[in-house]
Amino acid sequence: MVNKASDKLNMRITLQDVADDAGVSRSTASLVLNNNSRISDPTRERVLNSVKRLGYIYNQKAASLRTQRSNTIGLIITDITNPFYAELIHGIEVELKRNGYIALLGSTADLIENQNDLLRIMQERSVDGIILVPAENTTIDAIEHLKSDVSTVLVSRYLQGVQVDYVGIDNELGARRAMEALIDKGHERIAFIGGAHNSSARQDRLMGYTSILEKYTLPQSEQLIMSTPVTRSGGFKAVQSLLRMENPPTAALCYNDVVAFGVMLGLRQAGLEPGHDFSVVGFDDVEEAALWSPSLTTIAAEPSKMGEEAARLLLHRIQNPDETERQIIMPSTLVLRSSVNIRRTYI
Amino acid sequence: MVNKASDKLNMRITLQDVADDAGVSRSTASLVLNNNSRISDPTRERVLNSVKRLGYIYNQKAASLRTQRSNTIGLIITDITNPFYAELIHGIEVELKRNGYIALLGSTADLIENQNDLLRIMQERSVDGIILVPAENTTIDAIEHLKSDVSTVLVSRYLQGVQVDYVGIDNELGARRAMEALIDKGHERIAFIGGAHNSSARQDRLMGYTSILEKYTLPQSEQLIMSTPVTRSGGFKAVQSLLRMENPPTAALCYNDVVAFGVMLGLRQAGLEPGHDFSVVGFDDVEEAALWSPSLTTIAAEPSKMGEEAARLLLHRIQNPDETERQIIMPSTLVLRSSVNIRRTYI
DNA sequence: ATTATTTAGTAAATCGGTTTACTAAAGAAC
DNA sequence: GTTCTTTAGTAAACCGATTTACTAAATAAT
Repeated sequence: MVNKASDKLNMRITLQDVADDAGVSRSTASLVLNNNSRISDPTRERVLNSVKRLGYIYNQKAASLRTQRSNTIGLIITDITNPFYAELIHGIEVELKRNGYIALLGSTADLIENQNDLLRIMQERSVDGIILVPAENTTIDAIEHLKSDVSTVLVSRYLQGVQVDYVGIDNELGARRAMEALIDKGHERIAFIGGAHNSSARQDRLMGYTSILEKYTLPQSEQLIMSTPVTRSGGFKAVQSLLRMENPPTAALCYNDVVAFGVMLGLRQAGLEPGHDFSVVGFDDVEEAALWSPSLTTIAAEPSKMGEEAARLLLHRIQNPDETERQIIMPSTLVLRSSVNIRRTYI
Repeated sequence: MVNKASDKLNMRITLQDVADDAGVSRSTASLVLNNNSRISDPTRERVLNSVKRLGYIYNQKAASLRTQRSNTIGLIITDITNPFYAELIHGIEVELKRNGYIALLGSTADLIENQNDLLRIMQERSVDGIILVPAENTTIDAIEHLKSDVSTVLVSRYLQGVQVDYVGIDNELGARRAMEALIDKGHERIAFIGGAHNSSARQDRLMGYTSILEKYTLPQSEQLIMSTPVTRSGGFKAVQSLLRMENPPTAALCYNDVVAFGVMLGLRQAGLEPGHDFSVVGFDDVEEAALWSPSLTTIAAEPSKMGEEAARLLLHRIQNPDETERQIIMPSTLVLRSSVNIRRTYI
């Protein structure tokens, strides 16, 4: 008597078993599964019956060894507990499912070593394509090299100087809109809080921030620009240190919603009421943003739609490897809620 | 000149190429990669050099066709945008990574058809094991059948009457603790809000709810027990309908945190202040729970730890197919925060 | 010096599908 | 009635690794 483990292995019904059962050759059985018109209806019927009767499970691995396609893609993000990415993944999944694909998932924690590991692991598993939110310090070379090996789509963060498919929003425009809203309410000392140093998303948002300050000749200062981990506690600590300045800001544009949530908590901890004493704007409009109290003013990125778009783009790329790369920039609209209000003096 | 697509395929370096380059047989090259001691150090060196020089990428698929192991597992949850699952996935990923595994991800939206599709897709890709949050209406038979094909661990929801590995919390005890806390503050009419009808987690929580009502001989009513989608808007609508009762409750035990967030929003929409006019308790203690205003009283499930535990259990099961199944019940502790307060009359 | 054992490496079968080139039989064309 | 097509199906090579059984050379044992 063999053990349970090998039971499981030995039990697996192969296409040969199906063919034998149906009284045809393995080739015929394979052609049936692939809906090849060369097989007559009665034979087809017989094979399909055997498939059902024996409980045959298709072996995608064996097939893809030959066909060089796995109907599996790799999905690499930085942090799944960030709701922006959770919603992004959801959108990607929906679109993949429509097309019979499924994703291998990995998070990098924004560390390049993890990203390299994941890229290797996924390529070893012959994914047909990769959707990547590039970790901080990802090099142009790395992306060039990657996309020469496997179809690749970047999401949310871009790398200047590479021709590669990309889906994102207009970060600079979004930031400008957010800033105009704050200035409209009378704010003049406005901080920029959060984000990993070298991400394109942050740089673009920062550029929008700066350009509006210049446009209105408002005070600029290195001290008003803070780089933090992209977490609630990152925002929490940053705003508290800002409040200790001699001449603190009255409003903040945050790198994203998660950081903004942290900022609002930090304000309250410091005895200030967000939206009343201090205005806050986020970025992304994750589901939760509308639900906070005060509800968060933010730039809507529609992460779920972005995901669908990215998946669509990748599947298209897999089908058409030779087309020129496309950059899809989705609109970044301001959603004005109660975390932004008329400036008051609180000191 | 071939096109780019076939370039990508033709370019892939095989172990044979490596062997040729190193002047050894394919078998030797393979043995080197698997750290077999039969190969001498100089030869090993030569092979590894060729691997690096040619940029060889191991073909896990070809290997696993032979070895019957893929170092890949399937991970099926109901909804990734629920932070409980996002944190659970994070924990799973961490533990998998430690052991050189990676996960195929799929969400069911709690629909059995989706679950069946995903299970098939994952088995076709020969995952070594599956971590499953069973969708509503999953049958005992389905699980029995599944675990006879592939190592399986259930998380968060259990199915009565199947011997299968499981990681979860003590839902009934947690619910009892939550109820005691509410009663301690003087609440007598307490609702139970949310959750899919047939999930074991809900039934156990409900049992704890009922048993405490009985213990204190407090009013029980079908109308106080509501089943909703596990979403914010599910909780939002449910509490509003409860408030329209002639004799509405003054507190609610919610199926989980996400539903509780919806309930708090619904209260505010109805002009009531959660924690002040109406007490709310959640379940899970997702990161966000501490950050709400009012902060949410909840039963801590430590989703990330649960994930690690589940992954550990699955990997153990894969190694030891014949051991008896284990059920890991993690402690469910009450985290008392400001959403629970002394009962007031608000009508 | 001869035999036994160990060491280092290889040839070939194998995993489970796909796909190309081929064939036998039936039908159409003349 | 012969030849030409078409139809329906099959044999066998192939994808890229692993692994077993084998061999030649080197070393140890007697």
